[in-house]
Amino acid sequence: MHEQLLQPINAPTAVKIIEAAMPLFMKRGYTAVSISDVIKAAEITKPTLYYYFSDKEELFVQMGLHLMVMMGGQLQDATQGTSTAERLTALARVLLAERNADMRLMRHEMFEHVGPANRDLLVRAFYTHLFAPIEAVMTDGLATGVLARYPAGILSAMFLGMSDSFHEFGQQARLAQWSIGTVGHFANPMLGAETMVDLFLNGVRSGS
Amino acid sequence: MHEQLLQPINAPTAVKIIEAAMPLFMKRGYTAVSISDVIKAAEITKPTLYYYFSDKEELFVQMGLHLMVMMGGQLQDATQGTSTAERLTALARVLLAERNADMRLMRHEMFEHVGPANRDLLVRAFYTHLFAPIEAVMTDGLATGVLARYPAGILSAMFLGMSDSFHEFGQQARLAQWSIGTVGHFANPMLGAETMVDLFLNGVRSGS
DNA sequence: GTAACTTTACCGAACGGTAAGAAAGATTAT
DNA sequence: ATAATCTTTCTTACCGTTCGGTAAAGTTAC
Repeated sequence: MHEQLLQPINAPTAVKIIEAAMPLFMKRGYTAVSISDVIKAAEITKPTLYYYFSDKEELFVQMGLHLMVMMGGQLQDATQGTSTAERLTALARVLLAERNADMRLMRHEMFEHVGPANRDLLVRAFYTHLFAPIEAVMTDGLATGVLARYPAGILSAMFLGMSDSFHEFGQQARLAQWSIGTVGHFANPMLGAETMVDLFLNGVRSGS
Repeated sequence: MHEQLLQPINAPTAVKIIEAAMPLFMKRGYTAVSISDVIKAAEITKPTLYYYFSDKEELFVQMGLHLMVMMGGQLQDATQGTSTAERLTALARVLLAERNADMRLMRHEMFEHVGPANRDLLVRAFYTHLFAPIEAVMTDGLATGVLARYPAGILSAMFLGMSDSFHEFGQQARLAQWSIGTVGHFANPMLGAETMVDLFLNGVRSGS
């Protein structure tokens, strides 16, 4: 049971379960998704799920690890650009991609509904796969003099946080609901990766 | 039942229930909090809760309205500053206050677990009490030439989003868990209201 | 045969919600 | 003044359903 946690899932049925569970957990959260929902989506039966995962929490943790490794690979690719601004834009594009999950919700759920041991696993994965690539770009940006004023760790946290916000406000489905005030009037492109990097680098003060 | 939705809660027991439910819902989310949890925290019994609220969703909605009116009052006060930067810092201080809720989670839960009619109520309250005061400061900042480059609605959404990020990363309890990489090394003050406004206005590019 | 995998059928506990009525103070009738 | 009535507020006891999880018996592939 426990050593299974540390090695990758290879059984095709287990992968099928994880990939069926991912959009559910990421949209509705941990408790709102029942095991029944997952087995319906994965088109299996309950004991099959419990053959591969010891309980609901382990399924969630494995799903989280799967997700972070996936996104981590994309982030790694995004650091290949030549300039810092280019790399940041590529990173932002990955973080804002529609199919990529809301990492803010993931962080909340893993701190709220996952036990200490598994939480530690997820936190480490978050750092290794998501945070570290971003931090590397920031460190390089500071070294080459493009960035300044804050240490790489803080810059990375800010960048990730901003991407969470842009990710949320950029979802059309939700923007449609938002159409009471001014927020509803703007279109998607203004909340894209370029805008985010622009805000990150230059701020919004007049004349910058 | 329905007209009760639009008028304020005045019965002391109902207020007690709402105030007991607020920290629970805001920490664990809608589905993870059971009615039993709420009645234990409020020190009442279940039918008493159902005497004041028709179902779990209405309790959540009333709690959300209560929360937004509270925070809205504080935001309104924060717009009294003289300069735009001062007003923004005061707004940020309200949004980052520890006792104030994670509005990001609130938004997620109200879109995910609340029916259309009640969702509309909450969205309107969000706009009226939280968004509008911020937008007013942005509009003024644009008019006086302090801000530029984006319309007030987008600036407000960006500002709110940034505050969500700072709010999350600024929570000590969670930062303690975060201590694997560089993120764990920085202390609270660097994620305060002043830093947030600095990033918002000036960005992080070298020489700004 | 046997090992890996998947099924039908079921469990106790917790869930959201309710029926029926007791306790309490205010209002009214005598 | 006091007994009876009424409305508001809150309780004990319970409902059907869904929850996460399991025992045990197939089914399939080597």
